[in-house]
This record gives sequence, C-alpha cells and structure tokens, in this order.
Amino acid sequence: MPDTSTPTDQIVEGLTRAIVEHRLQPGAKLAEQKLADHYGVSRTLVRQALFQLSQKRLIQMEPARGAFVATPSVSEARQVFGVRRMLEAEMTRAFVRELQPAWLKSLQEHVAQEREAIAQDNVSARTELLGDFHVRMAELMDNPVLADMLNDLISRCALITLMYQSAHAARHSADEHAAIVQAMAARDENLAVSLMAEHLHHVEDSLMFERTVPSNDVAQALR
Amino acid sequence: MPDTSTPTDQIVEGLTRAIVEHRLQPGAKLAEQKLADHYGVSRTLVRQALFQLSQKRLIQMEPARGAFVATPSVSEARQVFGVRRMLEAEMTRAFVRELQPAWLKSLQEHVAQEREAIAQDNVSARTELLGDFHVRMAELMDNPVLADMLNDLISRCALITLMYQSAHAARHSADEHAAIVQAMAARDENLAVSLMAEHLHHVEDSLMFERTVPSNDVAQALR
DNA sequence: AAAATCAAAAGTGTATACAATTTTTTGAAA
DNA sequence: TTTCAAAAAATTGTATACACTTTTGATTTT
Repeated sequence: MPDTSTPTDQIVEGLTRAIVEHRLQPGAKLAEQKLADHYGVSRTLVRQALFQLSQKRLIQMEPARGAFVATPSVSEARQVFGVRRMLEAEMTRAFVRELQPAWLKSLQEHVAQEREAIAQDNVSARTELLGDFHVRMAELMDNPVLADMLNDLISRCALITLMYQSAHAARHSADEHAAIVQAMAARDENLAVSLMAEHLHHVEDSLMFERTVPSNDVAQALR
Repeated sequence: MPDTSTPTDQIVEGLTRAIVEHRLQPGAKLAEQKLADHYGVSRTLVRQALFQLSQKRLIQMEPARGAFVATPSVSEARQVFGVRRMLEAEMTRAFVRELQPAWLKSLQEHVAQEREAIAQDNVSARTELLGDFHVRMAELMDNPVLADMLNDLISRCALITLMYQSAHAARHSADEHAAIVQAMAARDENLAVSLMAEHLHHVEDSLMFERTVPSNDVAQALR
C-alpha cells in the first residue's frame, strides 16, 4: 500500500500507537509545534489529529494549555472495563449462536499467534494481539460498527493498563482466550459468555497498578 | 449559563441537532464557507467541528469533495441497533441488580415527560426524550463512559430513523419504556432485559423506511 | 532564603492566504 | 437540442500570520 491515508490519519495512527504502547507516558504534554516538526507538517494537521485523539479519549485537551496524554482515573478505568464486559458478553453469545467453522479456525490461529509472540517475549506484538482477539470476533461476525467500537475501547484499556502486563499475565490471557475458543467449539454459549466475562475481570484486576515513568521525550517516543 | 463551551463545540452541537432532527437531509452537502458564514467564524473552526462529526459518524467526509450528512446503509443501521441491544441488555441487567429507589422514581418521571411531549405532539421533544431514556439509565448508574457511548449510538440511530417515527410508534415506545420500568420495579431482571431487547427490536423494525425529502438548504435548517 | 513581581519566551486559538482540486459555466461542434 | 471541451468559479487542504494566554525565569521585596 503506497499511501494508506491522509496525513492527519497517519499522525493519529502514530500517536495512538505511542500512547497505547506507553512510549508516551500518561500526562505527557503534546506540544503542537514539536509534533508538527516531527511529522514535517504544519500545526494545522497536528491539531486535527489531536482533536480526533481527544474524542477517542486517548488525550485530554485543556483550554489554552494544550494536549496531554490522558490519565484515566481508576473509576473511569472500571467503567471502561464494565462497558467492555457488557458488550462482549452479548457479542460472545451472538458469536456462538451464529458460529461458523471458519470463525473457529481463525480464532484458533489467532491464539497460536498470541502464544508465539509471548514465547518470543515480543511485548508490543503480544499486547496488540491480545487486544485484537476481541476485535477479531467482531470482524468475523462481519460487524464493523462493533469492531470499531471495541477497537476504541481496547485502546483506552491499553492506555490504562496493558503495557504493564507481565509475561505471566499475558500467558494467562492467551490461555483464557484458548478456553473461550474451546467453549465456542463445543457450542456452549453460556460457558463461553461467562469465560469471557471472567477473562475481562481478570484483565481488569491484574492491572491498574503503579504508574512507572517511561520516557517523557516526545521526539524520542515517536522514534 | 453564559458561555457553555468552545465555539467549535457549539457548531458540533448545532449541526448534531440539525442532523438528528432531520432538518438536514442525509446526503446534504455541508459547505465549509456557508457554515462559517452562518456561525460567524472562520473555516478553521467549522473544519474542526466537521472532523468531530465525522468521527461520530454523523457526517461523511470525502477527500477534496467535502462533508455530507451521513447516509447509513441498511446494513450499518442494523449493526448499530445490534450493538445497542448487546450493550443495553447487559446495562439493564446491571441496572436492576444495583437498583436504588431513587433510580426508579427518576425513570418514572422521565416516562411521564415522554407522554406529555407525545400528548402535545411535540415531535422534536419527544424524539429527544425517547432517546434520553436510555442515556438516563447510564447516568443514574453513575457511568459517564457508558452514557457517552450510548449517546453517540442513539444519535446515529436518530439519524437513521427516529424523526420518521409516527406518533403512534412514539406512544408505543413510551409504553414499552413504562413496561421496562415496571419490570425493574418488580426486580425482575430477566423480564426487564428481554423487554429492553424487544423494545429495541421494535424500534428497529418500525423504522428504516422511505427517505423523504426535507429541506436541503443549510442556512434555513440551522435557523 | 522564600515569596512575589513582572518581562520575555513559548504556546494555543483563530483568521487569512494560497495552492490544488473539483464543480460549474460557457461555447462550440455534432 | 445534446455532447463534449475548456475556461472560470467555487471549494477543499495546508501553511502561515497574529492576537492572546500561559509558562518561565530573572529580579526585587519581604
């Protein structure tokens, strides 16, 4: 793909990755001119990107003070996870009801990829794959509306937590994904739904710990 | 309230209402300079607003061609309703589980307001109230994350449909809301959940009909 | 030394300018 | 008339300019 999208989208994409992967620390200032210089565009485009990110709640804009990587409160974090549980419980139910053999195969392959990334200790790949498991379900059901929504929710969750996930917790997540797929394969709707709910509870509980302090240097974080 | 928010937000608000209330027809062109003149600002602010609306899927932006009020396909409409059902089924369950007497009272009052607007044949008030019933639940549960999400989904639903709702269908919706509240009052979780799911099915089915042709004049639509 | 003050620097918010693209108009040919 | 082509007008995409606010840092005051 030569030029996938508009320059603004590329900035959104780049900043999203940096935030979700915690290369940009929650609370970090995102100065418009610095970003503009880094991407070789004017502030105009950077501002467009920042507004989009603020709608996705990945950054917070304070009037006349600028944009900062969001620092969701514990309460907000619990709400985000709560919404995910609501949505994904029913999604899982619908998934099992409409289950097609190809869907199972796709998820099984996905879990295999997760395990590979975990085995190789590839932190950013495993983080992305663990989140994408959930989005993949929506995509398989051919429901881009749901997929988009989940994608945004999962980005927010990642900002909250995922990067601080230990290798052990990642393995646990992958195992839970595998168990969910197994319940699906058995067409056990209720089991799949409750495993999914439990899984999201585990992810929520295993996280929201200390706020360690990664680099605060915007230019470096964006490579 | 002297100045509720930034100028951009006011434009977003104004356009959202115009779109949701179908004063702006799906597919209508939103020329930047016309909007800028109408709001007495420069294109800069209008563009910011348009980008926000496009993220909320209320408008669609085509490269170098401009912004148009979204025209969701039937498939997309069904997906949006599907997501609402997923989310609201579980929301209703949680609502009943954590039910507080004050919540019931608030919803009962809300239904009374709906009925008043319907009796008075106040179309835009009734449309807003019927949508807000669902948002109110999230607000009562003190879950702004969920409330925001529902609000966006309901705007999209309104764009798809609500304004074409007949007085009869509106009354039916209000009755269903009342029935849901009654099931909640009886602490009958499963009944409330299934009434909610049915209700959303009814709303979905009663709609997505002809695309009539309201005014296409932007300046007039915005008053 | 700590706190307060104020000027300079930096940064944000909005408008405007201009290049590039699309749409509309015009006018000739079929 | 209808069709096509080219010129003109309008519109979008991006950069820049500038007013206004916040931050910084040096200087003064307590």
